[in-house]
Amino acid sequence: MLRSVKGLKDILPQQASQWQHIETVARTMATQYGFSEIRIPIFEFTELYARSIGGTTDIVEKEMYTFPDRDGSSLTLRPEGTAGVVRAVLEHKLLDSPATRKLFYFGPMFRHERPQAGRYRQFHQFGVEALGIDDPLIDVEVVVLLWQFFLTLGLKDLTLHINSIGTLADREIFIHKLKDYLSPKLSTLCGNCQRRYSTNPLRVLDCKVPMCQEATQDAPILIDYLSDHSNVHFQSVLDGLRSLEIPFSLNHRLVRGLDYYSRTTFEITSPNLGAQSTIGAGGRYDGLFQALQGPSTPAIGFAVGLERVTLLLSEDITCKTAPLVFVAGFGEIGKPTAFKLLHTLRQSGIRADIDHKGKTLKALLRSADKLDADYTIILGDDEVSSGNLILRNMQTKSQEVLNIKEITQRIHKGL
RNA sequence: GUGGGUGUAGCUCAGUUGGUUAGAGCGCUGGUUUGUGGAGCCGGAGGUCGCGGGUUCGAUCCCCGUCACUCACCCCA
Repeated sequence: MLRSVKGLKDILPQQASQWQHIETVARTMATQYGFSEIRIPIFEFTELYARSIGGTTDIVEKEMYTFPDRDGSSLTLRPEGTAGVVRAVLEHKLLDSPATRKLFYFGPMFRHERPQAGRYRQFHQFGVEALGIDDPLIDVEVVVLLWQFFLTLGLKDLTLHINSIGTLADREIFIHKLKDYLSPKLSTLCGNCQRRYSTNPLRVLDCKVPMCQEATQDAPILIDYLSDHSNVHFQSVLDGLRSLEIPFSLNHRLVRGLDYYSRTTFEITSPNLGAQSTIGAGGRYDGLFQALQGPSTPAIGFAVGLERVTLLLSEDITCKTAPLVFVAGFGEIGKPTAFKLLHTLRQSGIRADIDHKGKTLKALLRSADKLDADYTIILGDDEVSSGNLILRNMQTKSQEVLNIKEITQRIHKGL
C-alpha cells in the first residue's frame, strides 16, 4: 500500500475543524492587533535561506529540502516564514507604507528532521512580523499577541521565557568572556558541548546535560554585557509586560537557533508536550534586512508551531457549523421531488444533504442520524400528492407538517 | 545522523509455555415484518499475525536481518 512520506501527516476531517478554529482565532487576533495577512510562496531560491538563517545552522546545513529547478537554479522548500516575508517586503517596497509594516502569515514549512512527538517534516506555522519599528513597545505588542493567542485557545500551564541576546557586537564581547569561563572546564562538558564551545558557545548555556548545567552555574550572564542601548530597550520591554500584567520568566540561558536574531528573544513553553515543549517563539532580527541587501530596518516577529498547539488543545474544541438539514426522499415521486428541494435549500444558503443509497425511510433516517443532522425533511409519495412534507427535529423528535413552499422560509426563521 | 521501544481486524488491544478453522470491545453492515434514527437482541463482512530468511515434523510465537511506526538525543516551532 502507498503511504505518505515519512514525517508528513494527513489532517483528517475530524481534526480539520480544530485547525479551522485555530486559524480563525489566529486571523482574528492578528487583525485586532493591526497585522495584515501576507501569502508568500512555498519555495524560494536557496540563497535566500542560506543568507538569512545562517550558513552554519543545522537548518541550512542539513535540514532543507533543496532541489534544482529545470534551468539549474537551486530552489528550497521554505523551512520558516520570516525570510520569505522579508524578501517579499523588500521586493514590493512594503516598508514605504505604515499599513504594510505589520504582517502575519500561515502555512506549511519543511525541514528534513527525524520525526518525533511535536516534530514533523512538513509542519504548519502561524507567524507575525512587525517591520521598521524600533520602539520597545512593539516588542511588547508582539509578545502579548502571542501570549493572548494561546490564552484565547484555552491553553494552560504556559511559561513565557524572555531574554535579550544583545546585538551582534554585544554578543561578540560576551562570547569572548564565556569562552574564557568555559575553557578550564572544557573536559567536564559533554561531547556535544565540547563541539559547541568552538562552533556556537551560547548553546552550551541551554544544554540539558546535568554536568553541563552544573559547569555553567556561575557562568557570565549575557544581560550583564549588553550595551546601554540594548539594555535600556530590554528593560523597557520588561516594564511594558509588567504594566500589562503579563507574567514572564527571565531566562538568561534562552538562546535562539537562527543567526538573524538579536536583542529581545522569547519563547513560550508547555510542560505537557514531551521534548518539543516550545509552542511559539520569536525575537528581534534587526540585522536581517541588511543581510538581504535591504535598508537597515529593525524588526521583530514570532512563529507558532501549530501541530504542537493541536496536541495541547482539548479535542472537543471545534468550529461551530450551521445546522444540517437532511432530506429524506423516497418513492417514485418522492425521491426526485426531494432532490429538487435539496437544490432549493442549498440555494437558500442552508446546509443540506441527502443519501443517494438509502431506499427506505428507516435507512434514510439512520443516515440522517449518522450525519448528525439537526433536521430531517421526510418526503415520500404520500407527501408529494398532498403537497406537504414533514419536518422532523432530530433531537426532540417532534414533527410538523408543512407546505413545500413554506419550508425554506420556515427554516430561515430559525427552524 | 545516533540510541531505545513497538509492529496481531478500520481503531484500541488480548492471545498462543511453538500444535488443527487467531479472539474481544468499538466501528462498519444486514435483520428485528411491511413509512420513522440513536438503545436492545440476532446475524455478517473484514486479518498473508509488518516483510524476508533461519531453527523445527510444525512458527503469529524462538533466532537473525530488514522495513515501518514511535519516543529520546541532536535541532527547533
